[in-house]
Amino acid sequence: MAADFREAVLRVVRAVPTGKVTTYGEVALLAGKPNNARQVGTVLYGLRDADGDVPWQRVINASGGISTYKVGSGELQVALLRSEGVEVVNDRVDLKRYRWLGEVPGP
DNA sequence: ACGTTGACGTCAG
DNA sequence: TCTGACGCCAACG
Repeated sequence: MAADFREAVLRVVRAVPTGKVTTYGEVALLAGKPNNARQVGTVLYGLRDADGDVPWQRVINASGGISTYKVGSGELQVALLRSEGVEVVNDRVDLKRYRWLGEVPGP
């Protein structure tokens, strides 16, 4: 199989429902590589318009914080999350409440 | 080939 | 709660 990690990541992120969020670590886990949370970020960093159906804004770090401030799209991410009903207080999301416990989407 | 970088995570202080 | 150190591993120059 192509087993392309990138494809696996995109597939998982696309499965995150509106109004919910998940973490890089969770995505990495569901994508089959538990210790590649960092690479999840690398993949999402390279998203283009062609991948416009990927809700990357629903992916945050394990602390519920916005990691995208480092690449300049933090404000955008916060705006997108709020627009779909996710509360963002002090650049932080309450994981207890919005965390999505994902299931691996079948083929 | 190789050292550096980094949309991360966990642990110690 | 916050900071710094360390581990991880693919991408980059």
